Amino acid sequence: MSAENWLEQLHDNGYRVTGARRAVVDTMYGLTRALTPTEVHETARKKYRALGLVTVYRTLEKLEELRLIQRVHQPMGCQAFIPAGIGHQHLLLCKNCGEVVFFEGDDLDALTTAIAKKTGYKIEEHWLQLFGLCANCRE
Amino acid sequence: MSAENWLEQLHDNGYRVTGARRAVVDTMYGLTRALTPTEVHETARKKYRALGLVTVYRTLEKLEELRLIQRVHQPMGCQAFIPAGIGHQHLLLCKNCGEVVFFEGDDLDALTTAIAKKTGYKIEEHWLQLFGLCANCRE
DNA sequence: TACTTAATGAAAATGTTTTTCAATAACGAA
DNA sequence: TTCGTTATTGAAAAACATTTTCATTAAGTA
Ligand SMILES: [Mn+2]
Ligand SMILES: [Mn+2]
Ligand SMILES: [Zn+2]
Ligand SMILES: [Zn+2]
Repeated sequence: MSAENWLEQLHDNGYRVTGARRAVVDTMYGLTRALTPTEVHETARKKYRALGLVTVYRTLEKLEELRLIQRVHQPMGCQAFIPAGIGHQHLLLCKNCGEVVFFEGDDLDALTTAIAKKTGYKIEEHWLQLFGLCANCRE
Repeated sequence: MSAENWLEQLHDNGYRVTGARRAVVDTMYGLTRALTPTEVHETARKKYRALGLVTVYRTLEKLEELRLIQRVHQPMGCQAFIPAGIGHQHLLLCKNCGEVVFFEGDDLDALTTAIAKKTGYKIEEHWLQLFGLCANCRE
């Protein structure tokens, strides 16, 4: 997996590989901290000066559609994106520096079964997110 | 607990009880489905015609500050509000009709301990949200 | 190389939230 | 009850965020 592979995936899905898209992909690939569209624009413009914010929105949209990136929900806002986890994973975020770590292995079956029985709902999905301080930030 | 009690809490915290705030409180109190500021405005205006959207924003801000309402995060957007749960609770949402149910009793201690050890994070909070279909909406 | 057309950036449009401000009304003090 | 202070209000403007429009450009293919 590499930034080049993301571009291939764009290409394989009928999208053209342009300078603008390269800059956005290079910016997003490998990120461990979520960036908003504006932040992506600021960063990617260092690599491709003419880049328009509109193109950032359009490219993020396509990367999300291909499940290469995903939106991150936080108390402060829900517009930021990071590279997507593979399969069913959840996020752990550092409240101080914003670093994002994926984890898996949660087992919520017992819980969802119990809640389903109690409420009469058919439970289909869950969102689980942990917040804390990373090793660096917990002084 | 009643809408009147919410108004008392506003008053007890130094805020004045006005017609506009009554309309917003009456709209929010007892809701089982999250409403956006615009939806609150539309609904509350039936009770208080002159109500401005700005006042809705300002009142929701205060109700959130007093922890009488809380923001609901959903795939489609994160601007809607419902009456807040009491203490540590989580949400179960119907994907079809939007009905919201609180639940508690999740025990994530084993999980958070394991993740903390693995990642080196000090975990302080968690968000857990379930999505599904309510008894009415599952055909 | 040439052609087709997806992709682009600028500008305008749309939508949402915040700020400003003069008028109003809540409410404690008298 | 009346009065005075001042928090609250709605309208309008401003600030932001996102989407649409459109003429121009350039990616990919033949
Ligand atoms: Mn899970
Ligand atoms: Mn919990
Ligand atoms: Zn950190
Ligand atoms: Zn339902």
